[in-house]
Amino acid sequence: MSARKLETGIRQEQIALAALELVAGKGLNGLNMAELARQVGLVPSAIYRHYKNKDQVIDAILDLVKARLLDNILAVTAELPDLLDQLQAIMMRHLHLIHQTKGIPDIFFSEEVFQGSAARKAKAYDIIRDYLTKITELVRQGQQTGTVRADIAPDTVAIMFLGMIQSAVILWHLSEGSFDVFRHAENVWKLFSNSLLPPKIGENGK
Amino acid sequence: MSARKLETGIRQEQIALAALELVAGKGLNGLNMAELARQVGLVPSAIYRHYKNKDQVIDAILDLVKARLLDNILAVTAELPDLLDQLQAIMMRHLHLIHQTKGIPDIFFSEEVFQGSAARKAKAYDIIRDYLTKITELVRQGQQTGTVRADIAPDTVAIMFLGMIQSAVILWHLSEGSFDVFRHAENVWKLFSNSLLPPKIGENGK
DNA sequence: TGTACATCAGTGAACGCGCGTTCACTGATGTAC
DNA sequence: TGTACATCAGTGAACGCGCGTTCACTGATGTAC
Repeated sequence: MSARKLETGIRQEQIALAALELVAGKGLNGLNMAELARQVGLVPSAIYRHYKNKDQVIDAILDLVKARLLDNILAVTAELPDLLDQLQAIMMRHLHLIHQTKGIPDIFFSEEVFQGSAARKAKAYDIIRDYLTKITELVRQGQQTGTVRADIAPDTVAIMFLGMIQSAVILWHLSEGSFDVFRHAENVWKLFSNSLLPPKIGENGK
Repeated sequence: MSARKLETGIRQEQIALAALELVAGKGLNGLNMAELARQVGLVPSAIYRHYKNKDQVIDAILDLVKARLLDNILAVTAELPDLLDQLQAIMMRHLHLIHQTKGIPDIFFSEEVFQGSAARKAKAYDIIRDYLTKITELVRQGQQTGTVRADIAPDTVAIMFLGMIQSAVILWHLSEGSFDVFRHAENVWKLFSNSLLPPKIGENGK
């Protein structure tokens, strides 16, 4: 019983998607070529028609994750004008994305990425930098329009923003879901957004 | 050539310390029993005189990490009275600790922990919760003495605090050290500590 | 003080499993003529 | 419109390596008598 022949572009996407699913909860150690092949309805060796080796499958997953994260930002900025609304919406979308695609933190904090080759780490770092650059740019615009106080470094704000999301995700992940990430998001957003507001007139800056 | 006999308590500590060193940069995948034994001057099978299996070695590393993180907090609170000074000192010590013991993020974001068994994840979660509980308590005290604004949830502040450190560590780790974590710490501290200050008199709370 | 004995850390060879990867093959598909 | 051929996705058996773990053993050490 042979699987239907499909062109390599389609198979590559199927394989990457299946891999991202499989990684959820089990990590990359739990992703083996046999199971991955079964998931797509192929035999293990068939994977090698579409990817040179497991490393390239991992890279493909990273590309997938990158696209999803950045799409979030694009969708939000196209939709909302105000910077604070944008950041809040990005955070919520980001959390929902991870809630629904648990493989994302798993792949990011997998050993092949987090402790992988220099090239692999550089790839992950690039994704984060891309993300941060976009957030930084938004903050800068917010400063120009006066929504955000002008005396803070936009890139620092971006990293803080990412950290706020990351810590929530990590707690949620390690707690097996018992940590209420959305309730926390609400609280932490107040704290964070408040720290961005320009000082009121009459208040002493320092 | 036989290694000198040492009692199991001493060997356990030697092995855990060596394991924490070995894990640095390579992750738990890079930690194998053969290399670990060599590091301590033993033969692979000798490890099993002191630990039942690799899992128990990993648990021992986690215990080591937990102790170091919590010692930081204790040392700081014994030394400084003001809450904001305390938090800043804890952050700096935390960063220095990780700078000098790179294995800490490696073990925390290793697959055996981050995607490990429920028990393993629970253990890691407990360490973080312990840490957060202590920070939360400090913040609460700061609110009582009026150093920190009273209208924010102390546990949210604690998670934000941890997130600030985590994101810096992650960037530093993925960038292979090129991200200037200490310069970032200075900037982000201003932003964070500012958000904790009580509103000035005459300022509108909301 | 000396001897027999129990204890237990250290040894080295071997096992066995998981898993990524290779390779010669098959056969469906679309194209050239 | 029909036939020969090249292409290439899919197959299944086998390989080989890394590595955690077991086991029967040795021999140093401290204690009991």
